[in-house]
Amino acid sequence: MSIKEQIMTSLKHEIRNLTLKPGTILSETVLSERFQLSRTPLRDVLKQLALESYIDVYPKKGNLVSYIDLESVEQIIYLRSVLEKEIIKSLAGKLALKGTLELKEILEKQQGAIGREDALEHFLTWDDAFHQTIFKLAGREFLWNLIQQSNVHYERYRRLHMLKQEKLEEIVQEHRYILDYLLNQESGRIEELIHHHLREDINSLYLQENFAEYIKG
Amino acid sequence: MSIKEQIMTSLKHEIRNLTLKPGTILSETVLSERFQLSRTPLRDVLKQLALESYIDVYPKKGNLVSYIDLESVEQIIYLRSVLEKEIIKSLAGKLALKGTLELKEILEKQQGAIGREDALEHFLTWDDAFHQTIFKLAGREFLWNLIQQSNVHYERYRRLHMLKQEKLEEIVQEHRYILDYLLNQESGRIEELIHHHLREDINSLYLQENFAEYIKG
DNA sequence: CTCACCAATCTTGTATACAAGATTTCCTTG
DNA sequence: CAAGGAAATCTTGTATACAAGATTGGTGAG
Repeated sequence: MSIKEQIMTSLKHEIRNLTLKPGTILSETVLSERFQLSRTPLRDVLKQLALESYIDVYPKKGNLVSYIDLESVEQIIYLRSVLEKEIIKSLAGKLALKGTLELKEILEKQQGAIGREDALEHFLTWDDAFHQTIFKLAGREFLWNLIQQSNVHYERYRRLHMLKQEKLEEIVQEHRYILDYLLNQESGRIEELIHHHLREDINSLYLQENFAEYIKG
Repeated sequence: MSIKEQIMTSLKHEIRNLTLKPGTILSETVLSERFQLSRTPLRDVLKQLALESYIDVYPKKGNLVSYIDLESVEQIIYLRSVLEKEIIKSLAGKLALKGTLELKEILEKQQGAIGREDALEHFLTWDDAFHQTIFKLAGREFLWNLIQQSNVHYERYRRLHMLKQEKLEEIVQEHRYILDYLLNQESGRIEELIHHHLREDINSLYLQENFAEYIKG
């Protein structure tokens, strides 16, 4: 992994987990001193961050970590909701043993993450793993990766929403329902389930009230 | 529009319409002479083209116009198929007069493009306009733009497939069916229709046999 | 004190020299 | 003649000086 990729991974991670708060200035010269690298390669990194809307570039003024765009969040949730509904239905009853075991193991690890220190970080990793594995098993990992390129806003939204522990239990339980459906096609309510699972309470005022300074105006 | 944006638009256009054939070398120095601009801003343009997979960058070797990736084509078609099916169903029977007129006008212009000189170019523009308008009317233009950022491969595939005139008539006819459904919800076969409309004959050997030199190996 | 204006100092944008790796060419050697 | 290797010449990658716009601070006039 090249030094540029390391820097990009590092910055992306810090922006996604809100260590770098929306509005933070990412000056090229400051970064070049921090990473002991000239401005040119750093500009490459910033260009990519801008294209994936991690940052907003204001020419001759500066680069700011982007504010969370709730419109983008809603659109991505809709996209995932429609797509995963279809993918899960197409996969139902056709799961091979290997895939089943893979999903069960992820579920256990996700459950195990709850309550431990640094819980949210691990929980979210396994949450992504669950959904990504479903895409993979359906031969649609390409689309998973496509969505990942545009999910900074969703990712940060999700983090702020999952600060309560009871939410985490609910999410794991919904994952269990999805796996059940994949194995037995029992639940007739799979569409509503997936809809609810991804949509969460996007329309609540929770974010606007508690994290207004992170939200795009 | 800045000079950089002009260059990028121009290069994107030439790659999409196959004026710049897959495998063509895009050297920074050659481009900098062609556009009378230094390498630095041109590298910005090439970086973006690379991120949208218009080109492949081989470090210290060169930049090549990417070969058509049929895997990417299939995945994008699946994505659009699933998404547009849902969007069209959600819009059926709820179309306002303004939207109806907009779609009808696009249909006429698309029909009118057939047979005239430079037909394919105009036809495809109105083809995109039809689908984009449907996304827009459903409040999902964000997702249309998202897909557009990853559709170089699909765009070129589509061009090679639409070289026959009878194909064009068929496409317009399918658009008429879609509009009918939006107005009357008559056809019960809307899902298969959209599926067929977008999928075309992706599994045919037409491309592999006639344009093997454009296809990713 | 307040407001206006100018200069100093930020920011990113551009041009260019140089570094380093890959390729090609051509000369040497067997 | 053929094959190997070194050097010239491509390529992109990096560092840095300079350009140009934006902001900020201070200073002087009213």
